[in-house]
Amino acid sequence: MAAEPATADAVEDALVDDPLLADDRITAVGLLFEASALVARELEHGLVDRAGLTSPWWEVLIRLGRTPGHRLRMSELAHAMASITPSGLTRLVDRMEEAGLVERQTCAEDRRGAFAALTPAGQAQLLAALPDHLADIDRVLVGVLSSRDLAALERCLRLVRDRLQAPVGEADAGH
Amino acid sequence: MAAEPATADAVEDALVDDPLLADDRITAVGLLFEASALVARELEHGLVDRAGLTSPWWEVLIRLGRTPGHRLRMSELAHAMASITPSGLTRLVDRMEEAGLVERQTCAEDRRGAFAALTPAGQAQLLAALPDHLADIDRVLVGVLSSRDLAALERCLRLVRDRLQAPVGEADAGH
DNA sequence: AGTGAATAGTTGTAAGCGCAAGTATATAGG
DNA sequence: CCTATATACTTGCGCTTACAACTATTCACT
Repeated sequence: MAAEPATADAVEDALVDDPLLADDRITAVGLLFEASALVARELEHGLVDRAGLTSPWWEVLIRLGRTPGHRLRMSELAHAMASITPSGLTRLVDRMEEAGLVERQTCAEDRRGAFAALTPAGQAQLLAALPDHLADIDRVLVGVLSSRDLAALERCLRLVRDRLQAPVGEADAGH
Repeated sequence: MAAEPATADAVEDALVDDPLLADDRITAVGLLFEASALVARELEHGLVDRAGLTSPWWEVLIRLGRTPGHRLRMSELAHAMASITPSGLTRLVDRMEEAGLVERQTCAEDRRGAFAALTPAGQAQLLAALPDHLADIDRVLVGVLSSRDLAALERCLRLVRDRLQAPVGEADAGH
């Protein structure tokens, strides 16, 4: 590849005229990412300031809190959290365990596995931070839309998620 | 706060019954984050595998490519990119400059400032990666929805974004 | 039972990011 | 003109993350 920057004027014009750069699809993903990032930033600031909890910590607390028994296999938790890998989850649970919010429990049926379980302290943190967090969600997302719009948004997002989240054991042309 | 983990059974029941944990608002943000993260992961893998470009690199290329003149002030770029801070942008542009995809240009009107500008190599990378990327967007987002649903989704996301993105110089109760 | 492949989870290593503090320039007020 | 404050960007530092390689256990097949 030629590495020398030459006069760029000719190329610039070609670029501006390229119809692909104006494609609506770019706008569509851009909107999804921007809205998500802005909401995430807003909510995280609230959680950090009021409860000292970052987004990943909060997501672990919420997912365990909403699960009967308040515990999940590490692999289930890792799969459910789209924004982290198994490796990242190991250290995340390390830190949360050190902070006393969750604990690891051995799995009797599969001795390779481990559960992450909410501790009483973790449950207390979760319940303490929840009301203000819900109010924030209202302020930045739910309250911005009519209930009809919100329902439509959720339906669309669910379609997208389900397309990408559950490609396990599904139809796969060949075999 | 008592730090000793006791038998957690009593607390667990209280938690399960807490109506706040079942609140629909949690589901709503959860869907937004999951859909966004899954789409982001999918698109990033495509970009990395085919073009060696990570998401932040791609976003810089796209934003510069879609700007007349193919350059933006560092501060404008940082503000537009919801998922990075000015500090992060400095190093991101450092690396992209080292890779030859962008270059810094001094700003005549404000000598504190700097432009980030696309190089010919950056423009070439952008155009080379674009067709496959658009196809990926189709596969994971646009093609999943009817055109009516897509329009509704975009409208909702725009409402959310505009609420959070432009709180500059707007109404602010007191003064 | 016994061997090979798959799965659950963890760890070494390196890269990327944000916060807070620093430097340089611009702007406002006396 | 001169000082004080604000803005644009960068840098020191520590934390978090992903990728790839590793260990332990289970499953499939003979």
